[in-house]
Amino acid sequence: MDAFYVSVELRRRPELRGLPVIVAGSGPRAVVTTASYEARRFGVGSAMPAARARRLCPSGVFLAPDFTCYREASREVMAILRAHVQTVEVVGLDEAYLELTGLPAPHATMRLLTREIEQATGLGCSVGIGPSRLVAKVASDAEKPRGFVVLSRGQACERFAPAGCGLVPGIGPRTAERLRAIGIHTLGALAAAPATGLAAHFGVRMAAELQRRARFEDAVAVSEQRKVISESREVTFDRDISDPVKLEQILEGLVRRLCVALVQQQRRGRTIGIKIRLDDFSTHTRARTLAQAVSSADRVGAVALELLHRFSPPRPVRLLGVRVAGLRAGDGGAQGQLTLLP
DNA sequence: TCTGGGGTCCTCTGTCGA
DNA sequence: TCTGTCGACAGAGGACCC
Repeated sequence: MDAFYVSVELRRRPELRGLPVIVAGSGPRAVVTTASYEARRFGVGSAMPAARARRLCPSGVFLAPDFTCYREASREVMAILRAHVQTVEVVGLDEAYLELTGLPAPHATMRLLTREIEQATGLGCSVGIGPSRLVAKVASDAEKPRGFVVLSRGQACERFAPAGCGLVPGIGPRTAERLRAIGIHTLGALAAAPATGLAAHFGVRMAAELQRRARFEDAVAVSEQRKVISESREVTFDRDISDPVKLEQILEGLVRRLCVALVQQQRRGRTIGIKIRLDDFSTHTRARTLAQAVSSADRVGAVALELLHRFSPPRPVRLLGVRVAGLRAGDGGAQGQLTLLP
């Protein structure tokens, strides 16, 4: 979907169409979730601190995120996809891979789908069609908004050879920087680099994976259902917190929120973890695996608090989180009962 | 002036039992 | 009985994605 959250907001606030609209949190440490294409012309982009976005685009209309509304819009769109295509792999609220193999007229089907989505929901999207998820993904991003790009693997290699390595999913800012440091600036250069030299810097496995991506080689099938293996709740404070009692109270609140969700879904997990980001932005995790899967707030909370005590933050804390991993469906029995901390 | 929330996956390291 | 090897698993950190 093109600028999805902003587009959903514009459905109910059409008077904002054509303006630089930015969906972002309101706190001092909020970041931009989505920016309209008008706002992007000011240099505003996703994950940018909202304060910086305000400086770059003082005339921008800032809206608070409404995820309940975005989830509903996402459901509408995904339902349309499923009505036309059997295998749909949903990735987040605004993206999906469709398996088109076997369809008599895949291009026409996708043209029809985009029209139907637009007519039914008022939301625009971009389509990339290719022999793999990797080609399709990069193709769909290539001509946003309202793009429709069809590429073979060879065409993708040729078209994106001059592009930076970070264009391809799986090569993020860190890896792109490391590549630049050894003189590899483009996907073409990465694809053509000697494997041994690359392996010396990245290890054999990672080097091979980087080159596979640069050559747009991808054999991963479109899968209908992604299995959730962990669930977490975390919060960044407006101001760093040093008071251990205050941190405990916040952790208990996070545990309650997480466990309410787990119990509702009748899921339990064996591994309980906490996440702490200190004022120097260093991030630390501590985890413990139990003999039995749990979901109740008293069991999860006891472990989480113990982990927090043991870590004993040496500096002020800016983020605190709790996570339950190794999830599996529960039986809704005694452990599934909701128990709240006092 | 800094840098969200909720996830997945990979690598490295240490431990433990076969 | 001792030693070395290997795989499984856990824990920690980090990169990446939407």
